[in-house]
Amino acid sequence: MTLAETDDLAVKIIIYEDNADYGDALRILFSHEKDIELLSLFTNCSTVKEDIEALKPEVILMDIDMPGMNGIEAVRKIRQFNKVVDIIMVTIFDRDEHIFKALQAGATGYLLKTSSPDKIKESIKEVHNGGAPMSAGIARKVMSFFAGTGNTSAEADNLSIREKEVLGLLVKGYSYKMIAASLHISINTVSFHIKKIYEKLHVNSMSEAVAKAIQGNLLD
Amino acid sequence: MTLAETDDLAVKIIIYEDNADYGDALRILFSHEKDIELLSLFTNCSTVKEDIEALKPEVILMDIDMPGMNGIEAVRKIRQFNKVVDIIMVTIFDRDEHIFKALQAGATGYLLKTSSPDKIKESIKEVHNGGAPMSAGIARKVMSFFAGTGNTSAEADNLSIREKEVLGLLVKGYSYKMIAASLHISINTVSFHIKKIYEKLHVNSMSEAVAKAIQGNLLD
DNA sequence: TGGTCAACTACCTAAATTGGTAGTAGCAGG
DNA sequence: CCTGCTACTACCAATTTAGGTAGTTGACCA
Repeated sequence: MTLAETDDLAVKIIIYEDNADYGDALRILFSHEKDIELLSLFTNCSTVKEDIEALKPEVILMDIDMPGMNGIEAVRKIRQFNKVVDIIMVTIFDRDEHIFKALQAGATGYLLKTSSPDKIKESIKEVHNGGAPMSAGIARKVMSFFAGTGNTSAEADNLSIREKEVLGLLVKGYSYKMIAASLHISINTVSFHIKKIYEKLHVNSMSEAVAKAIQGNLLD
Repeated sequence: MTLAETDDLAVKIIIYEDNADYGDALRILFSHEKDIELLSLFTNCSTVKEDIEALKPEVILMDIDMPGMNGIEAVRKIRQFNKVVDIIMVTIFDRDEHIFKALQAGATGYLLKTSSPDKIKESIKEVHNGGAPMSAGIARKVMSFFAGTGNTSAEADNLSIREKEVLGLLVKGYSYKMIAASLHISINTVSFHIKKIYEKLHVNSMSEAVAKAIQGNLLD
């Protein structure tokens, strides 16, 4: 009974990993771990949908660099039919491009293959517990992404209340006429506000102003 | 000599925390930790610049909810003159708004006050080691931010090569005339391409198209 | 091989945007 | 109390954009 009980409590995982050596290492690692049950290990992603629907894993370890469908595409595909299974990316690269694409695709965690066996086991439990395990350097990159996202230009500060209001409507695709109606002012007045906005943002067309407003987080 | 040596190796930190009880708890926590040296604990942020320049801490624990200048504003102020010191936010709230504002301001980590003493000590070492410690739920929120950032609309896929090219120039603020010159085609042709783009994106003005292109990550 | 379709090219007119000009109200400093 | 400054309102002429129409080319398929 004790065995059955631990099986019930164990986190059920599957692995996608084309490298035989690393795959074997993981297999051995989890064979000694009563809290984690490795349901299956696949060397390619051609049957992800069938695999997941048949085995119903709670956590997936996904290698990024695989022949055929790579790990990021696989995540994208999985998310089309399953939003809840936790997916931890495992890779030898910490290239920014990979990281952000994987996260955008819907990955829940991101580990480097240099991670210790303990870190991997701990990460599986952590992700299953509502966390988002990341290797230290990865986490730092993710955080750095946010720094600088905010409005630093100080250009927004110079915009008056009314101007910010108008800019907000421009970004929403309103025309002069629609803005005039929305704010109960003449279209000529709208024109003037927009002119001042262009001056302050150093642009001279609606599209430039909109691009700058969005990219520079000029609105709240 | 042993004592001096550990002092050299210890991570030097300062704390901003207005709650006396929690502050005392931290003070006691670190007094028993040889790897961490608490240089000072402040109950408000009015003198952050002076504090940091005088004490030269390696890590700062910053409470978010403080009277006067709050923790997020304090981080923003610190980053104006110091880009390297690691700052870990500590708060009782896990409100999304706080999290993202703190990260944008330049925080390096984000812990909840419910974190165990061990987690706090570990986090200080982790951040000092190039990581970005976060409470589990926080990390998950940060990750979730990215999911959905990517282009899911599939609208971009329908754009032809030429149309993406034109849209890219629109986003850069080019006028029809400039695009025509840039692509060596007639302005009428540019007009046609843009018309098709509007159709495919379901918009009917330049600003809407630009907004959608940027917000929906339609370009690479 | 003829038909269909998507992509790219181009012109034209009506409507919208840009940039110049100007008046009024409110507020801070001398 | 007046001056200067900023925000907000408004009009008009010149330019630009939006939407309608159409010809050419190349790819795919029956």
